[in-house]
Amino acid sequence: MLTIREFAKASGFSPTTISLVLNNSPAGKYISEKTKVRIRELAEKLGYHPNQFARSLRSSHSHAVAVMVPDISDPYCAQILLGVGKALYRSPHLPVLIDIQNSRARFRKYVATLFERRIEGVIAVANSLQLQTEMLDIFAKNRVPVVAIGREFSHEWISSVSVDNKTGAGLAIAHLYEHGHRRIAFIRGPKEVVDSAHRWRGICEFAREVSLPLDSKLVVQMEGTASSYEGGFEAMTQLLRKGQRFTAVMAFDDLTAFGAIRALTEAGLKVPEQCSVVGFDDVAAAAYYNPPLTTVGQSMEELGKIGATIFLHTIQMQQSNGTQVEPVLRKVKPVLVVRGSTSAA
Amino acid sequence: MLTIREFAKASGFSPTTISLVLNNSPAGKYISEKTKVRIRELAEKLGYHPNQFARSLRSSHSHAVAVMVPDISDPYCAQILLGVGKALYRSPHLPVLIDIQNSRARFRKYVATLFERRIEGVIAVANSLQLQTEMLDIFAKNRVPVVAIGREFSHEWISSVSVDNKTGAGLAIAHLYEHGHRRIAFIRGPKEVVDSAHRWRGICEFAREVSLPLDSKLVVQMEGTASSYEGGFEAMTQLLRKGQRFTAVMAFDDLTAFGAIRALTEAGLKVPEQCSVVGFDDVAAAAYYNPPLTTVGQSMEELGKIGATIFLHTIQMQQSNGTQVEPVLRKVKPVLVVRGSTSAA
DNA sequence: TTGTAAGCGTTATCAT
DNA sequence: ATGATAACGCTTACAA
Repeated sequence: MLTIREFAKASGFSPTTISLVLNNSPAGKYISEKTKVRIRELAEKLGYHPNQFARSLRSSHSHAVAVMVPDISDPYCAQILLGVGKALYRSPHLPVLIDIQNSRARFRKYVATLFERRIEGVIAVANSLQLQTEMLDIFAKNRVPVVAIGREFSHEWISSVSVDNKTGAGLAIAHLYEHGHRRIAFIRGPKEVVDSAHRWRGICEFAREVSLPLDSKLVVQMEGTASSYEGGFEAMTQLLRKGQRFTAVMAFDDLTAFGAIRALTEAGLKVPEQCSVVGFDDVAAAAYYNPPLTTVGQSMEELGKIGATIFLHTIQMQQSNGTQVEPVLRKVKPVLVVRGSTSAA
Repeated sequence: MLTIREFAKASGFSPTTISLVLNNSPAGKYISEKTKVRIRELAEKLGYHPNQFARSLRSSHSHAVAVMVPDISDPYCAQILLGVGKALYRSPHLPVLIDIQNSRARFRKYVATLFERRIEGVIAVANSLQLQTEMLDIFAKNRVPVVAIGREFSHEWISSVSVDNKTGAGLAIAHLYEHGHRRIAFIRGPKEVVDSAHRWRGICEFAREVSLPLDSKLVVQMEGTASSYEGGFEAMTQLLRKGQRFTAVMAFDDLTAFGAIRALTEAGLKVPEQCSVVGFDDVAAAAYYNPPLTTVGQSMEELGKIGATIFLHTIQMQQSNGTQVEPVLRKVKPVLVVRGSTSAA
């Protein structure tokens, strides 16, 4: 690997000139255009790549951002990563993916790694409760800006972007109501997942508005700490066993909805003809399901983009003003995506 | 952020001692255990994190590996990343996720970034043809070890891990055959995807062995450059329109199978009662599908783990021997995963 | 325009 | 067990 001095020797220019040109330094404004072009050409041709370690050491800028996810194989996270990546792409910042694998131990190990690498910010997917607020404190305390994605935070230092769960749940139930459904069953999310409560509130509010009675016999509470296909299957099986009549189901999220549809199908009930089903999230598989799932989309990609943008703003403020920046709190509007799993009652 | 000298002042030990202890240097063997413990305690307490840039500059070890994927939001990639992450976790290497987004421009930009960051290796998910062999050459030429995952390579410098597509396809068709299916339809993958040909060869070989005639009227070739849900849907619609009888379908992969099942369902045919369907890959959604999909699993996580392990071996060899290392070529045995989408003819 | 030299934080070598 | 010092490659102020 070429050093700037070797490159200087080989090209006949001085290290100073090379550095000025390659960094577009203001001090280099009197260097002739010809020289600049020549230097860039030669750098390309000889394969000179300035050593980032030396650069960072000198400038104390790492241009690295940690992007932290509870589980990389979760499509919800993947979509967010996509958005974060796109937003960061045009910036000088390199995302460092940190996959916590829902493990405290991993998190702790990575904290050290990140400080050693002088990370300039943390963008954390925080939908899972595994990632406690206190865990992110350590970054905020060290003046590393933190943006949480997917959980409604209110924290002295931490910014956040999340979907408006209440409105989303409202959209879903309104859709069913408008299609004539009156006996609607609900599969509530696990208590440990913050979104559950917000979504339930949206449902209650809509029900009150249109004076739709919520029959507690049609409500099932999922157990466990995470939503899942199996959970949805179980919940629906339970509902069917009770023998209650209903023409539609609102599942906590898409995976739950998949499980529910599967249970309905096995029981010989056709979706949507005999029972409509709505999900939440709009994971990629929702569009491919059999039948394609009507759901509330929260554009994870958008969440990611917004999160990254907040980070970029924050870091820019911090570096120009030098002041601690107020955290930003954003809520994204959800969108109803109508597909084949719902029909008129 | 504390420097080693500040930490030395604050702790009363010398920078030398601190460095020796924190790095477990052999030269530090005569330092008392008590001192060692004390220094580690204080480092923790005062939050001393050695600056990696300085360290890397000095040692010319970045401990960074590029993990390159064509598209982070593809679950196939996500599963591989999971495996890579797990294997790398216990090593000193930090994965740097590079999401190419199927774009040449992005690839080129990242190449520069990676050289600047003195990446020590590249682990690339290469199932998509977007990632050409020649593109990876630039790393290999600069003595950066490259491991390709998901494509059978034979290259002078590049190692690779991939599933044995031929055997996999053989497993799938054998499963159908053993369940009494004789009129089997095939949805062949796009010509641009390398796997397609290998899988087809497995099918032909099995058919020859058991003297099963392959009726060309039951074979559809997918168009386009990638497999997809829509492609499967189209292909199946085409098959049905021809009016040919068949009791089972082998789809190119899981997404294709989902599309095919959807088309069958819409045509009023029950899966698996009236038509069995087999996929390939075993993406996460396969287990959740309606009905759950019988498929050939290729454990992407395993592929990732193996890929990362090959990298770790290679880099270790390279650093101890200093010699160029022979590339490793590994094929992973696929596994038949029987679920609900297939039954006896 | 270019050369010189200091300094970023760490580690390694020597001498103490 | 420690202190002094050089070196890793780059940027930048200053001098030429």
